[in-house]
Amino acid sequence: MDSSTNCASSIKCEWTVFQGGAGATSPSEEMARQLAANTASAKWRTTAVLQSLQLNRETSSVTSRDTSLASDMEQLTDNNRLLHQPGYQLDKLRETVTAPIPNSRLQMNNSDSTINCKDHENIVCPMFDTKSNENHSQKFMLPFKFNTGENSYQKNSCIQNEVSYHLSEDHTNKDMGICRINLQKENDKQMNYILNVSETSGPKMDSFEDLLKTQNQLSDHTHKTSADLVLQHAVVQKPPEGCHSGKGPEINTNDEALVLSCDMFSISNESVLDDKLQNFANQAETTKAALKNIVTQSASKFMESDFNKVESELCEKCPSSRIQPLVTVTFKNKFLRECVCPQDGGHMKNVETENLEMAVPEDENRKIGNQNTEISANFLLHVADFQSSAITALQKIQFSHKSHKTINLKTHGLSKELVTETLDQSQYKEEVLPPVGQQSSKACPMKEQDHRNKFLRGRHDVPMKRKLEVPEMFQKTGKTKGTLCYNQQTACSEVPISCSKTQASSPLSMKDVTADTCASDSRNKRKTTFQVPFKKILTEGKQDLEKCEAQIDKGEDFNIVTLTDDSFYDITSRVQENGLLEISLTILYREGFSQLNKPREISKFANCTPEGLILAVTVQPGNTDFCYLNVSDKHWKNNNVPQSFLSLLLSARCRKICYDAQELIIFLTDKYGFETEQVCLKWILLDPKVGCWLLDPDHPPGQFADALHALGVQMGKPNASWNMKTTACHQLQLLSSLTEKLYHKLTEQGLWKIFLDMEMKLVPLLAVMELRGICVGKERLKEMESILESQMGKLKDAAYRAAGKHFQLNSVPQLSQILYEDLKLDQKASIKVKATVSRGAKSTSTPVLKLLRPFHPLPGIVLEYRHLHKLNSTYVAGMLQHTKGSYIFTTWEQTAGATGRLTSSNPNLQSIPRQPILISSQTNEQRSVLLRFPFIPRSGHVFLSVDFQHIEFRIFAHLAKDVALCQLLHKPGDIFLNLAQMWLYKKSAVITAEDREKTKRIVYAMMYGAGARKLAEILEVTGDEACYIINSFNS
DNA sequence: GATCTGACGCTACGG
DNA sequence: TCCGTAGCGTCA
Repeated sequence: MDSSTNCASSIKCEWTVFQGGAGATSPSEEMARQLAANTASAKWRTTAVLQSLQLNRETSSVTSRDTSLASDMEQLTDNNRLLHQPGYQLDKLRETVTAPIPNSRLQMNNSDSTINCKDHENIVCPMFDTKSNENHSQKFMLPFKFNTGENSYQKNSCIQNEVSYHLSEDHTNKDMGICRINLQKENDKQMNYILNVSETSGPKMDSFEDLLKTQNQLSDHTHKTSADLVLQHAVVQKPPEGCHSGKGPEINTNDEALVLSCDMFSISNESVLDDKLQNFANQAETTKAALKNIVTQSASKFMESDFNKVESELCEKCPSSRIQPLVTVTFKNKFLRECVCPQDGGHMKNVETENLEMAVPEDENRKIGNQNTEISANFLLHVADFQSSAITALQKIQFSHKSHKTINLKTHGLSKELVTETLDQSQYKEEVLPPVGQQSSKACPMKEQDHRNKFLRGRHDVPMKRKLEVPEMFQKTGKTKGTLCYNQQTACSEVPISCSKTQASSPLSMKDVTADTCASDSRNKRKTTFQVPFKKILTEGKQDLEKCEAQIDKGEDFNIVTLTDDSFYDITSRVQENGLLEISLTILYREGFSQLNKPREISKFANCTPEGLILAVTVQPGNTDFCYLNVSDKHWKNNNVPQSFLSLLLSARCRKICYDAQELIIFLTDKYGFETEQVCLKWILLDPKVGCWLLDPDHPPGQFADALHALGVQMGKPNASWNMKTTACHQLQLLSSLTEKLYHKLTEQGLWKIFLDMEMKLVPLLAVMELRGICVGKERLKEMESILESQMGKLKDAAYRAAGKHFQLNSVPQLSQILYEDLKLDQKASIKVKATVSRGAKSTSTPVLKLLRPFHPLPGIVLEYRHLHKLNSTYVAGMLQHTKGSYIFTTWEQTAGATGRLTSSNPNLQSIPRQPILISSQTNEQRSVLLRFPFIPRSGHVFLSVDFQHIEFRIFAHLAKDVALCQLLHKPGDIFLNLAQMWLYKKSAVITAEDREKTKRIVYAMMYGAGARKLAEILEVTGDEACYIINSFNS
């Protein structure tokens, strides 16, 4: 690439300025608004982004860039080659997927603006004529860059293009830069072209397509090879009253802060910047430093070791997968909305007026991780998600395969054998690591329980208790009976109960089941293990089962010891002497039932009051103590006794069984204030509810009886004379049998390790997360509510005017009557409106209303009203209803999703819209409402968002062994962005979120065999176009 | 007539 | 033949 050294240099500064302040108005905003207004479909609103190339004649820096330049050029030509493969009739595809370009372009041109580029010449830029498929000279006229697309417009309600603000003096008073670029072949060297930038007097545009194409190519190149500088303004506001205020380091205290995206501040030293630009750069550096400070000091608790662990596990399971770690940083009450893929430069995009966000590249991420020790609950969830998603995706495919309904095996080159085989291979390979005695005490960060806000659900109003470690308690009472026995292999530092004795006395093969369940210090790759010695079902297990059932049939009573401050020591010492084999336990409710015979009509959310616990403590096979632990504080002289006792038992290394363990853990943790670290790491219970769900996710067991039924465990006949406690004891025996059977079933299906390593570890995490809740700013919600309601009121009036009468906007039948009987819009539009599924009425769904929109204003109004109404009722007003103080406590359900996903309900926190709502006021002022804004991290914490990148797609490609797809997935960057670039002829810089979303939807729809009709509906294109897209996808 | 409930339609989210 | 979560409002 010697030739490039002739060319001037690569020092270019490309900058983009967004003006913050939703309320701010400026001439440029006015212009942008007009542009937006002029775009009928609003698909191609223009975000005023202004760029200029700043060149200099110095060549000193060129050499250092040669390598990357060469690589870039190769990449570019490679891309072009791909684009021109037969089968990708991209022009057509682009037309179908993206909207036609509206008149907004002309508006831009009419701004009669010019950038004087007299100093700009000789930029090395590999250009490729996509029309002729050759390299040759071509003339282009273009504005250097502007982002188009509805989404970019929406995301940056701050719209402006104030050239005077940041261009050098020569370039002031120009609104939009249009310049002419001549591409000439330089000598005979292929792929090197000289880009001459010269003055132009009036913009001419052959077609927008040309413009876009050139712009894409140019911006792609400049983006990669130049030092990109993006300056972004965002307003930093004080936190609203009543909201929690973080104590992180201060950033700029001005109303405005200049923010740089982390990976975009590589201003070359060699560059010659005019003073103004230099000032910006200086400010940017300052801001960068401030941000970094925040990141390293107060933000992120991302542990490198955790990341590595997750990454390695993932790689093992799914070789084609990659993790893209992203950190979203929040400061000063800002919820930073969305992660940005840092791979291809990580434009700091989606900047909201009141929200800043930053994508931290992987390297940065790890640096951060080294300095911190805590992980937030959200992060733990994400880790759990990591672990489950690969398997989940596999399971989903497996389920789909089983049900013969979603995967077209033939089409996708999958055979049953392949799927099965891959699934088998995907099982965990057991990682046997030498056990160590000490657990890490830093692995779980949730040290402080927030008792102020804890469980404001009303039924567990218990004062915080001082936490006593078990040994301390023994000392206090002087009843340290027996020697605490540590087993080197299995000892746990805080819970001095050895299972060595049990293991030694057990006749079972210890190799039957081995699993990691307690804490693991991933930093040092140390793990401890404990063993779950279930018996072989054909031998002792079966006998036990028969014995158990016989016992129940006989109605044999149990000796239930009611635990008191004194009797507590008997059981404790017995446990110490004999070790523990198994504990099963259940909550007894004041309402007269336990977790095991809870009536079906009692929902999870019913307000049952726990009265006590029934525990079955087995120290030797066939030797079980039953005890009742009263949870009423009045029952205990020393309230630390039940707490310590439970801590001892539940942290013990033995089988711990509970049906619906999440409920138990939530109750106990809330009631006794156990350390969340202890709970998360040591309270690994076996929950047959989850196990049964794992075996048959389509039919998760509701009640305990369902689980018994599902696994064919006989319930026996209930004895009318039994009281609640006796019944519970019998059922605990059943529970033990059920768990044993479950173990064998899960093992048969290769699911045991998933059950133990993944699902059971998740249980306490979810419990703790439920307890902690998430902080919300109620004032923010209320403010949003009033904005939305006011806007909905306007839309309502508009709808009445359009319809000519009052009606209920939310009523489908009423709307249907007006649309189809009064206005006869279906006839006007000459379409056959599809009927609703059950009632056969004419549909008023979004696709239909969009079809009708050109013929009458009402459908459009209804669409907008519905949108706002949905958002307000569910995410604003609905969310307000769920607030308890400043917190929202959702419910995490592990066994609800047939695909393995977690679900969140009351409220569902997994469906908070990501995109902001744009609301135009009477004064034509655009306001942006971000529904994720009200969520605020706790003091000293940040929201950390980590996610697999399109895991399902990768697994799909992996299973299908699709070479082209795998190659595409190995390319850096976001796969959907890459695909969008290919299909839409755009470069990543101009791919809007909408483009990406559409691409994603095509991909997933295609994967599951969507037909042309469905696709046409999704993409709002004609059937023929949809057919075309399908063909191009398959090719 | 008031109130409750389940079915339905629709729309957010995720993959 | 994309799937599958949750939630809201209407209607019978």
